[in-house]
Amino acid sequence: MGTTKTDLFTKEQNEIALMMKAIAHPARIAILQELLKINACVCGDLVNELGLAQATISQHLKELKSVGLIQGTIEGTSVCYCIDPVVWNEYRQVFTDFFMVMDNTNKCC
Amino acid sequence: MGTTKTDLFTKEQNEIALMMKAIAHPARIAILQELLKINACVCGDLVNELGLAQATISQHLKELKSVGLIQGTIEGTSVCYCIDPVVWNEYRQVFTDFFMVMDNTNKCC
DNA sequence: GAAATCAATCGTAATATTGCGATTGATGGG
DNA sequence: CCCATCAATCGCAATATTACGATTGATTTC
Repeated sequence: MGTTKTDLFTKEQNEIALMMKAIAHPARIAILQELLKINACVCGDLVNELGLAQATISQHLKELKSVGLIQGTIEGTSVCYCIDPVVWNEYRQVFTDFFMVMDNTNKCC
Repeated sequence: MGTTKTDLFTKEQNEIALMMKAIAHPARIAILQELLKINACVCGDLVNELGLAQATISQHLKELKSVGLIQGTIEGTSVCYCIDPVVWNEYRQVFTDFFMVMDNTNKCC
């Protein structure tokens, strides 16, 4: 118990869920927005910006990196993070498709 | 510990996170897709369709209802669930805005 | 009214997530 | 080489999520 029963659902359903989950945290949204704004970032800046501990932010960055949304390259002592535009656009497409299905005229109850 | 520190983030960031979280589960995605497809549904059908226990599906329906994405009206012994098109379109707009910010030409690292 | 049916709720167990202090590993400057 | 700095990782605690059996409450049917 306690684990999501992924075998009951389609590959697409599981993938969309994972994509949503990757972004479904205010800290990760803040990180993404920050990266979008200044178009490049080192982790230290994010620690100062967000107010969370360094270990916590590093963990959120790891999650975003694991789904490919961001990438980090070592830049001297610090690490430069930025959004991967290809993956970002894939996400946009998937989300757009998901919400586009709606035929909003019919409302049965 | 263990709790998300919502006070560190903007109202918008927390709201987007909650919206994503509401959908970030394959069962809830399956429910939404099913509701979109047949445009109306009773809970029993979903139990047969998804393979999860009745209590579990009822719980997922409750979560979707709590964010306003679906609404249920009592129809005899069963309950008729359907998507609220207004909230659905709000979600679409928020998600579209979130992903639209990208200026995908620049990639720093 | 009794039995049947459907969905919500309760209680509980298992697992996942969030957050942080402390440590580690790598790099640059002196 | 030694020290400072930055980010990743480890280990832990607190909380949240997921799932289900059992029960409850409402409604329909007989």
